[in-house]
Amino acid sequence: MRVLVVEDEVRLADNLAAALREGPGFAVDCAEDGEVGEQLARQGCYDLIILDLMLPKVDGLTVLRHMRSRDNSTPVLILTAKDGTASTIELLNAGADDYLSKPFDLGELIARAKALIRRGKGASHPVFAIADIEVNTLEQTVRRAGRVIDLSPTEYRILEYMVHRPRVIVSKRELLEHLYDYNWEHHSNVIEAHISNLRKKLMADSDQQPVETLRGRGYRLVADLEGAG
Amino acid sequence: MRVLVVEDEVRLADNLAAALREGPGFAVDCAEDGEVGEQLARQGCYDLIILDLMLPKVDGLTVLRHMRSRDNSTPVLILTAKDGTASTIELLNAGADDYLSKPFDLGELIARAKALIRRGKGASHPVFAIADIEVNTLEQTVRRAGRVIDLSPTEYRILEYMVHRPRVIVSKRELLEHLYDYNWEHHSNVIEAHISNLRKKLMADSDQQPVETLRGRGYRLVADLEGAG
DNA sequence: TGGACGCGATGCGTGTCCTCGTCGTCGAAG
DNA sequence: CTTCGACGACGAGGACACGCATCGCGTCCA
Repeated sequence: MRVLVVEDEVRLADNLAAALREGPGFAVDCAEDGEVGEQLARQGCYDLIILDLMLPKVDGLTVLRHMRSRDNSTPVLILTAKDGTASTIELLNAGADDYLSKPFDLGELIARAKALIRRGKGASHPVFAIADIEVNTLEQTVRRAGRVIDLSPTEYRILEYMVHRPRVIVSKRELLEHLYDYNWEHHSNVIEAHISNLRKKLMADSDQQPVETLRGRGYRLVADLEGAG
Repeated sequence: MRVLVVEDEVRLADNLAAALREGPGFAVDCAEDGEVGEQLARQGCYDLIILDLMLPKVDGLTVLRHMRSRDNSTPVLILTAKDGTASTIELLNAGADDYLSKPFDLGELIARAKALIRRGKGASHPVFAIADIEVNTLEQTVRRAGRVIDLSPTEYRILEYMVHRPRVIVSKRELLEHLYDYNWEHHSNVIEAHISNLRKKLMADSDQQPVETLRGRGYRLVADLEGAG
């Protein structure tokens, strides 16, 4: 999952970014003012935007309104100052999905971030099940036919992303965009390699391969596995 | 857990209810005035009541007093307006368990709500047990397989925090956040060091390590230890 | 004044990830 | 149907970052 943090207090932004990378394993980009934030947001490759209200150049509320007027429906979590000049109602009317006033609990933020991403993808439950595969996004565990499967962080992130988009073909490009932040320059077969490893682990004691390749288009999780193989 | 929200600002009540459902996964009922609130509260099926002071028909303080006079000991968290007409002392005397003045931090509310519920569940639940580890938060003692384990304050706090979040990956940052008031810039392996010591003590006369490392993500208490190691 | 505790630094071991190279396979065109 | 080109799979290896154990020092309290 890829997250944009728009926050001018560098210190806070860095901590936040680090926490989001470390815990849930998101790819995080940062913007220090509303202008840059808006530009980045416009790319539409984010699964969540965390937006401070008090920003240089363009304030958060304006950024949010602009986004919504351009039909950008990326979930937005607002960070408000303690003395909250903007009312809750104003925020929600502007199209905010959630808000948190500073100082906030990082764990709380992460929980909400995950919830918003889930909601944004049209899911409400933190446990996803496709065929006999079960992904628990709270525990970050994966089970196949009940057995726990141990995945590396990257493998897990790939699977988690795909599980959010059932029945949809996910291109390598899309995976790259959502798994890595914009500092990423290398172009290679990273995804293929990880998919390969992921497949191996998912096949450990099953006989059906749930990750389907669609040549030139991408990958897809197959929802309907044959009962008897 | 079932929570009653008595609040006449519908918008706020809805947000609150949504947050309580989404985050900690509570079942939430709402009442828009003191009268309905009191009726619902009387059913006694709630683990927590969140009560606004300024209410139509019957004000919050009265509702609270009525409840307590009927020996309803459900934990009550009071929401006070910023200009606070009611004093803290008055609230607590009336039997409030906690209070929060508007506008409040939703995360803060949730944290307090959880704490109240824990406390309300009361005397029976200050003891957490995961696998063969038992943490008594009242006595601040830790037992493993019945044997008391002597931990330093920091070690205890780490374990206590983790025990509150079973099966979930707790990142080092999260631990830092909760053990200290603020994060520091410089790289420090405090947590790693304490975890190391904690592990040693937990392993004193067992052979299973309950603290699991998830590289790059954090630590986790394993709930399922192998019976025979 | 001594001991316990917590913090910071260092060296080592290891898991994870990326890259490269080769082989296999799919698809389109003749 | 055959052939050719491009894409993808997958194994091996190296670089790197991460986590762990340990030690010494400062501090606080008994």
